[in-house]
Amino acid sequence: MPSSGEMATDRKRYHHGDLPTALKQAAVVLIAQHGVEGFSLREAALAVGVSPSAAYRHFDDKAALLGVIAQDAFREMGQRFQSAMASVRGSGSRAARARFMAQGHAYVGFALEQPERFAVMFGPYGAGATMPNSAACDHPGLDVDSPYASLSRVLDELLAAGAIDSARRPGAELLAWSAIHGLATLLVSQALKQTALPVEAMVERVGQDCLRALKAPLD
Amino acid sequence: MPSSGEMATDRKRYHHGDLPTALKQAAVVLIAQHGVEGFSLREAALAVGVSPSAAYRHFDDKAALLGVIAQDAFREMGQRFQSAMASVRGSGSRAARARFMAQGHAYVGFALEQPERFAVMFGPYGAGATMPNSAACDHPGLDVDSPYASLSRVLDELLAAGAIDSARRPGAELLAWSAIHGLATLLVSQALKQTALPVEAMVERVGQDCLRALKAPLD
DNA sequence: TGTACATCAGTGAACGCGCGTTCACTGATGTAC
DNA sequence: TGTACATCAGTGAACGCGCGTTCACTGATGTAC
Repeated sequence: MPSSGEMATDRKRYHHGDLPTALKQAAVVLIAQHGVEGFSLREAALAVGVSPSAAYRHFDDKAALLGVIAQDAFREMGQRFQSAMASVRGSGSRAARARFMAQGHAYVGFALEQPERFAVMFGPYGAGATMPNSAACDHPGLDVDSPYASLSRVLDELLAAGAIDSARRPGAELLAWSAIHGLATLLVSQALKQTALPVEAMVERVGQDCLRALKAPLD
Repeated sequence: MPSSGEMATDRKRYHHGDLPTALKQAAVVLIAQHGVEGFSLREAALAVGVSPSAAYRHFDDKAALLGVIAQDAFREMGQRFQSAMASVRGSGSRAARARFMAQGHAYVGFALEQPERFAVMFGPYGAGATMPNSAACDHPGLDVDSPYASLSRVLDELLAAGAIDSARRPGAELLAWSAIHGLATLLVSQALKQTALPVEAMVERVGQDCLRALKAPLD
């Protein structure tokens, strides 16, 4: 009995319910399969069970969809950072260092679990192009929920706890972000084979090295 | 007078002379214009003035061309590393540190001067996929001309000169490569705006921080 | 030095394909009275 | 509670396009004798 529209969820209806979200999810899956290069709006629409033109009710074009995916990924990264930090209780040098490391693990973890979204974040549709609050080092009105803001906060905490040198605090984000981002991208691109060392050990090593560099007083 | 084939260079001939090289060069230009995603074999062939099918005499398919471009880029990066090192004379701690920094500047310089080739190196057709001598940390028969080998050499030199701690030497490549690669990719993707600080200053900072981390004795 | 022939490196037409996007349309939904 | 109508969110056909790749072909080159 295919008549009457009683089922409000999942069932095919003329009005989809939340097409934008469905399209984004389908896009992520497809990008995981064929890469960002091979991704097409049509395929995403097909996967959702909707005609290709329906997507244009919700997104200006293909680039807009990818831009939104990048934004979502940044938002989720920010959330992961915050819960990573929240997972370490206490204060003081030891706790601050643990929180810093937790961020590093969250960053690399996200990149390896969802390489496709991570790629979009920093691809042509991501950071430079679409990010409203790009993490420029000197951006004043930076979103407080961004990963970059979380990083800044933990560095402040490290400074307050005496875990890093005060002369090194300004611009300390540069080293930390570069090092952990580099590790993440090298792992994702498989330039660094994971066989050499467990990923966690790599993050641990790089993170601790950053802390060490920031602790040493200026020459 | 379009007859007779006297001109041996540049002139259009039935046999091109060095089509593979010409195709690679055209590809790099086109990738710079439309990105790796937008690159097509046909367009490259057209740019060179040859029919699309001619490319298949020299490359198995599109992926093979991109793979060779990645290999070439790795080779050039290796050469840049070597001349960067050669440009610093003398020995001892000061010289070793300068050579290390010269590598960092060479790496970021290459990435920013030729972002398209840099992207191909670490893209889907690059490192993981096609690299014959990928820079895996534990790869024994690593090409001595690779950038990774140069990095290892300068780290050995730093150790010999007492500029880094002997306990930190094993795996020191991980920090150095991650940090400088991260800086390079963040700059290329424009996630780090260059306006904040001159690029050279960023490289200087990150490089010196790496040295500092590797110099400090284990806790 | 000249000719026969194998091989190399091109041509150009054609294949089937999926793409992004547009357009006029229509079914479903919600609001005003 | 019921009807008229505006608006929203889809449909589906069509557009023009450039793509990777194949195929039978032919012009140019070099080698053996």
